[in-house]
Amino acid sequence: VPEVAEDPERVPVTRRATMADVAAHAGVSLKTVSRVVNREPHVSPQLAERVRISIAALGFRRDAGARQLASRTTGPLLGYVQVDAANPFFGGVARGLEDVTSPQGYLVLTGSTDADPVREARLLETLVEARVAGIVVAAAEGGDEVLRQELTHGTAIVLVDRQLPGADCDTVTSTNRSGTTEAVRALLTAGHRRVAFLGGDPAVWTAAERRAGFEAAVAEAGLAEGGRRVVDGVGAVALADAATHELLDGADPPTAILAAQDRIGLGVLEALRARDAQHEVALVVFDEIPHAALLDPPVATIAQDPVALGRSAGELLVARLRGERRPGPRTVEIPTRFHARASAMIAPS
Amino acid sequence: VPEVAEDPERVPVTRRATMADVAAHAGVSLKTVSRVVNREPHVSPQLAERVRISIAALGFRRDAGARQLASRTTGPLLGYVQVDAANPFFGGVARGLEDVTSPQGYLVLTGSTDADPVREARLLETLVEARVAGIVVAAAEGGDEVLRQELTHGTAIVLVDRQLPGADCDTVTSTNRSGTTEAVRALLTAGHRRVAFLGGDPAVWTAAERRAGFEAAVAEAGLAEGGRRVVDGVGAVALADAATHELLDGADPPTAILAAQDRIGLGVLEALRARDAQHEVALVVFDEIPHAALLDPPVATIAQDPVALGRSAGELLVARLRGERRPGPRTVEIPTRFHARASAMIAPS
DNA sequence: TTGTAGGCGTTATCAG
DNA sequence: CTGATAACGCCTACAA
Repeated sequence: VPEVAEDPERVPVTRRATMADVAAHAGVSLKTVSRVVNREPHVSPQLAERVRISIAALGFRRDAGARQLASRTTGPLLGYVQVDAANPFFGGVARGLEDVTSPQGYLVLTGSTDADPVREARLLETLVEARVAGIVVAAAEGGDEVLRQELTHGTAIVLVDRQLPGADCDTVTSTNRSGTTEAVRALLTAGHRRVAFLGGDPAVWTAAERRAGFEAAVAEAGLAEGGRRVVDGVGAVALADAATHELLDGADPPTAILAAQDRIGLGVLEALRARDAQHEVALVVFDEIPHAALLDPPVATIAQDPVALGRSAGELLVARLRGERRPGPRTVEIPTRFHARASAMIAPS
Repeated sequence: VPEVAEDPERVPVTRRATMADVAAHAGVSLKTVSRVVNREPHVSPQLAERVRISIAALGFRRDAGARQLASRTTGPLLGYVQVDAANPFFGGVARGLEDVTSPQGYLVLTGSTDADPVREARLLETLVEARVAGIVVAAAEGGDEVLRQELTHGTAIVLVDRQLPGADCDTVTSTNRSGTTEAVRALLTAGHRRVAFLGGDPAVWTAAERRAGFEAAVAEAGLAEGGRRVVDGVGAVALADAATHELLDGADPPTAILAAQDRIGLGVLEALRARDAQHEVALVVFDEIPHAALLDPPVATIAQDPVALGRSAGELLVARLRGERRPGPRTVEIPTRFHARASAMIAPS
């Protein structure tokens, strides 16, 4: 049973001029105004001009809601559900989405969920009530059930950076797995024999993928069991900081660390600087760290391309809305770029 | 004469269940369904339950457009016009705005203008047509005329990080001027006697304010004319890079540089590193630079608080919508925080 | 080229 | 407690 949305503070709308007002002002029929507003042909220039003057004088603005109601078409609205607008990753996705869809006249309704499934559900509901043409979801956490329900009721949804197993739903992700594998391979090639993986919550799909990519690389290289350390669930700066100290204080400390998120990377960096061990451990971070090359020490990164993710999602969504889509869900992987800042990869002799 | 918006790709809407459908399914009248959906009292529990079951079975979602049309109140929509969703500053503002307004049930319609007045105008028009309750504008460039027009037609608008002289319109900005003055004072106190200001386009209000703040500080300190360098219009990394080289190659090179934007700061940083002069020039950057303390060299910053800006704008907007506002425009200044990373301020002896 | 009638899905008003 | 009916602003059809 679906929840019913909370009622927002409903404010009386300030009276705006309607087509009827414009028609009266210009001394024409309502339909003529409609024709002018919608640039339909078959209006004499004189009438059109009179109407335009009245429109300007009255500050008339067509009501999108009424228009949509009457025409039985979707409005120019798309939805975008994200975890946090202040996070540059999600902002980049938003940007890519707008890049692709705004030339087609779409506007994007955006909301942040803070990774809270309840807020996500509320957001989705409001979006559906607003009769958006389609929704892009870049929220990492639960709420699969709600998504599945909307899907079955015909809402066009594209997922970004998240999977929804078994659903008929287009998906765009980064190459979490292969990108990580590639970076770890580079570390091994550079001579590292003791490599640690610091990951986030393995229940999150992207975290699991990155870890799997790490495992694959160390397995294919036949790295000795003791050379392979995996620490999960340290997806916060303080946790990663502590975990790093523990690793380096222990026996056989790793010579290289792969941090599976930017915040983990920052935590590792802090620990290294605190120990003055910046140049004893190679650090690779998944996720773009701004100005990674200017940091001390420089950090190697596995950079995602959020704008490309957003663009791809937008293209998929628009294609689907146009009915251009072939049946069956499509999955697009946007490649990550591995930036091996040379000095960040050096293995101790 | 206002422009009429482009028509987007209008897609036929997929048929959704209506209240009438639910009423038929549940064997009650339309009005009873309406009562249940809107949590109105005076419905017997049995009927309410039957209706709820039908709602779930049919996947009914109330149509916000029709609702708004009939009720003559604004919907739960707010507009947010920004320059670029991928820019963490604007993302932060969006975040603050959502923080304040979403507990009240509002959703934020967001669009990026890329600092293009035409896109800004189109965006505003679409927002007004969507009958948003109010709009927050954080777009730095022109388009004042369009804003004034919407204002006169009764649209509630709050400006962020931008002024609209003479308009009855609430405004939220950072302390661009006093924040800069404070930082330059600190440089002077640290012993610097030759300080340069690298600024962006002085036609932009924030850029002019920051420059004025610089001028005020050097004037009050009675800094010798030769010790005060101002270079405007270098609001891009490459330009700032070149300007820095030029300053340092000239006679009496500055011992401290104030970069009025993050991109200018990055350009200066690049130049300093290229010359291996990281520790010969103190660098202060207006705008948050991520991990400024971890950079080589560490950079002092005059940090804005975009989330606070957004929050303040949201509060102002909601208050205005509720009619709680006292007459006359209100202007709020959010303080910047000066982070004098110690090692970044040292003056040469 | 112009205008008229009807209906879209919801809420408000007023009867039962 | 429950239910008809008339708006709301606009668009699609169909006349004139």
